[in-house]
Amino acid sequence: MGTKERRAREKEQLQRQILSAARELFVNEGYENVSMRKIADKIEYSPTTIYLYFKDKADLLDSACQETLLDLLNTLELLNRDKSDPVETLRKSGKTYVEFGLKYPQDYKLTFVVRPQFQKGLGLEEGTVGERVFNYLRAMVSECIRQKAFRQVDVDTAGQALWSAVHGVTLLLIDFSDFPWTERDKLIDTVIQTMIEGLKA
Amino acid sequence: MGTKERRAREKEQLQRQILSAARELFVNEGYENVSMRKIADKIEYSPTTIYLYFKDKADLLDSACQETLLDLLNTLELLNRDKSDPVETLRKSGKTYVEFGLKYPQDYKLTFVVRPQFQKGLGLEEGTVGERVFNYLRAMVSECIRQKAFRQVDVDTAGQALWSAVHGVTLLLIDFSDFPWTERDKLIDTVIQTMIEGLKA
DNA sequence: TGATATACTTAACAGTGTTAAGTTAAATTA
DNA sequence: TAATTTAACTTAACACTGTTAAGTATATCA
Repeated sequence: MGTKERRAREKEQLQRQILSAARELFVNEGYENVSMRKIADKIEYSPTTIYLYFKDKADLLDSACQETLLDLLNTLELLNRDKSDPVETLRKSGKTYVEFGLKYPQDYKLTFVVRPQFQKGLGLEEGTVGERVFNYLRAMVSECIRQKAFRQVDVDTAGQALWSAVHGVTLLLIDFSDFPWTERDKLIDTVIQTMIEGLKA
Repeated sequence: MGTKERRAREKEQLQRQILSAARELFVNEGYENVSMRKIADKIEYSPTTIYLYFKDKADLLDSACQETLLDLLNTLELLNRDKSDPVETLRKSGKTYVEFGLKYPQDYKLTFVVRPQFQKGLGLEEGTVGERVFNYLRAMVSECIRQKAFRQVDVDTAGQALWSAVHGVTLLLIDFSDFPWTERDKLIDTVIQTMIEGLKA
């Protein structure tokens, strides 16, 4: 009787295998330069098999980005947050966010730049991983205001502004890697620290 | 004797015609969705003719981005700068920068996100338009520090941090256009104002 | 064992960027 | 003016792309 379950398990495994191959190729060669045939070659199946597991190439990208967002969320939640110093926690989170983006630059661009282009409604809606990441940020800003470390600004606006700043520095460092930036960590710290200073009471 | 010059003029005109058609298509349909054949159709020449005027599709993109950067530089230089209030000038410039990006979102992404992917060394080197745009920013920050409106921060770091912030908010608003942002102008102003506050003495 | 459903593949379509070779017309030279 | 060279442009083709319809085995079930 277990045969049915075995088959289901095997299907799931193949789906994971496809996704993992696709993600690796996307990351190493860029979404545009990866063809369905390349992915198929890697997993040693025919190209059309992929369509039995994923709707199309964009769906494959979408699933890969989901994974990236989960990774990012995990990384952020691993931080030991000091309840008594929410500003420091926020600073550390910002730093971790940027470092995540720089450690997996292709993943980051796939998730935050390439994907929105291919699928207008990105995963920031209710229940998505993207929403959870954003809520994480919101909660921290909220705590800073509650403890009166920040002045009485609108939580959403402040959160979005902070996100803008870290997103911006991450992308600039990724995209213009040969630009004569000042020392990388100094720039990142300055961006985060300046935003925090600007929000302080 | 003028025939030679006439021919040269005609060539130049066709080159401009190709570029203008390409840019319009890039902007309206996205770089990836524009084929050489589509451009050729628009100008009523065969696709291969384009290759007599541009090396390849990336070269076409590159030329289009050059134009965008020039536009941006012009827009910035049209601002009437109040020498006695460099901070206000900086604020206005930031706002203008973001608004330019939002007015021509495809151009902006083409120039600052897509292009670097296709041509690693973007036009920020000496003599390029990109460098001039960045110098513009540098000069303003420098003036703020000189007049002691900003504290004694490193000019380059501060400039790059400011650029990060405006770049970030521009891209987020472009890419996640259906995200429930707080009022658009409020967000933009907050990003710029917060950075400026954070840099103040 | 024979029917059915599942998993996968083959072949094809319409499109892509790009190049080599071919064509036509204009400019130059004799 | 006639022959030759040069310039501008096109045709045809190559090797790719994402995707689909139809076909083929193989394993499961009655």
